Amino acid sequence: MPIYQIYQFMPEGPSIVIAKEELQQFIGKRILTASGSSKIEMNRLKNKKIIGIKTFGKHLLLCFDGFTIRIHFLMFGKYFINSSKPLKPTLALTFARGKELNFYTSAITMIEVPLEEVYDWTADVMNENWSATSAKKKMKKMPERMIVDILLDQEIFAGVGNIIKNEVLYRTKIHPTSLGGDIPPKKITELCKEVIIYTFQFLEWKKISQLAKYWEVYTKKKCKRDGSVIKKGYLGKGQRRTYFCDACQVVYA
DNA sequence: TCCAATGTTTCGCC
DNA sequence: GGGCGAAACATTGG
Repeated sequence: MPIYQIYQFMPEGPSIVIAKEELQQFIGKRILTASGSSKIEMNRLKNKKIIGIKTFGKHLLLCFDGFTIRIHFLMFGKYFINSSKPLKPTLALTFARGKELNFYTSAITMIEVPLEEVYDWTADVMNENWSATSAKKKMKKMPERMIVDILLDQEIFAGVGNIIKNEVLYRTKIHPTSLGGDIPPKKITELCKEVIIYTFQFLEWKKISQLAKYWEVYTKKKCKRDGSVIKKGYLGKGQRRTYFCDACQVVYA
């Protein structure tokens, strides 16, 4: 077992699930001290025992008796287990026997109510309660939205980030400028399926540090299907970086 | 040195 | 008060 464990990652849903798995060793452990730049009430954490760790989309949830700490890694967040770095942690927790857990560049909030009141688990693409039916229902209410914005909507596809968005659209041959309401229901069903398939593949590839190796369109220059130039644009309301092939991805209109 | 990037929240303006 | 967009947060590599 390594003494130091350092984790940096791409903070889309699968990476949060990996974090949860790596942090299992802290379940049942009591916090000795809590500090950091986060505005949460640190005293509240002292002597409290972590009773569980959950995830919702891109949220990592440290559960205590009566409240939960929500950690969001934003764009550059990272966590160090039993190690630290020369930066001010957002949240630093210490435990018995010199164990520690440090979070950097994260948005941290306290949830004071039961999680079921905050989270719609049918929206979390990595949760066992994920429901494509539920996602489709939500999509129907906003047919004018571009599919790129829908996929990044955390109330519909919690956990999906920009990489997953790009890869899933390419794999299902849906052009990113298509509007949700113009895409045929069967194609939407296929898209929902592919989101789950790719997200879990992302998880496995990420675990063996081979995620980028399997990108088919994200940051690519040439379409692997027909050799066309992969275009890059900042699409949708979100204006997020999007890679696509005009030749093989169908514009539904 | 500057810019862009796997993301979200907050603030100010109309 | 809603909608919108800019700014803020902060790190790292190209």
